[in-house]
Amino acid sequence: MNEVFKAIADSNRRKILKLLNDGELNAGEIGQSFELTPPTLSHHLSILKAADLIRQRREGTQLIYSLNTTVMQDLAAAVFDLIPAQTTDLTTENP
Amino acid sequence: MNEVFKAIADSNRRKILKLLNDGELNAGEIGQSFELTPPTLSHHLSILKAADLIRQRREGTQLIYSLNTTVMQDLAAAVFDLIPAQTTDLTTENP
DNA sequence: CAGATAATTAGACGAATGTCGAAATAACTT
DNA sequence: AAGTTATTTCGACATTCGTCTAATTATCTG
Repeated sequence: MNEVFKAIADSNRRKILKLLNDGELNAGEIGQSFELTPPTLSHHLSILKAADLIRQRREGTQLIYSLNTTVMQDLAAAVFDLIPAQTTDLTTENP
Repeated sequence: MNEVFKAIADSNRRKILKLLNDGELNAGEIGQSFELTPPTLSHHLSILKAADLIRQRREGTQLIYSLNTTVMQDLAAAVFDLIPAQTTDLTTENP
């Protein structure tokens, strides 16, 4: 889990996650939203991948990235764990 | 918000937040849960404070720390923002 | 005021991070 | 096989980070 928190500590990486919210994208498409060189983008993607926040698959010459929603949910749970119980009142029905 | 994500990237700092979940504590009390020198602890506290995740008040010779639940909730919201809508199904009634 | 206790600030240091340019890989196309 | 396109890996570099020891500040008490 520590790796996940480190991964989302960078705003570029959080932006990548948000982009993937709307569906999978290849590396080049992701890069169009940033002013970073391809190596830097690739580095960020590899950190997100190492944290298992995203998945990668190849399609011909391009690598296509998508969110790993399972780990995203684990992250949400871990964040809630940081917050006092009464405070976290998103579900209006807690016994 | 970036400062908040940086702040929770460190596991010692997340542990501090969890400790404060159960109520306010002074610096010394927090320190008892760690094997860190007082200066290091103080440093982590100052980062949490700069991110406005915790509040500090003095009582005599000791400094007492408590959670700032407002920012904790902002954090939770920001994390949800990273996650696809359907995935985040904690509240079973979303219009 | 002098001493004790609680905690911080200052300064140093190695490790980790974000970025880049250059070189390498992978897969397709001709 | 050679060229093109997509993306990564390598190596370098400045900056930030987490930690420590030493020194300082703040508050109380005899």
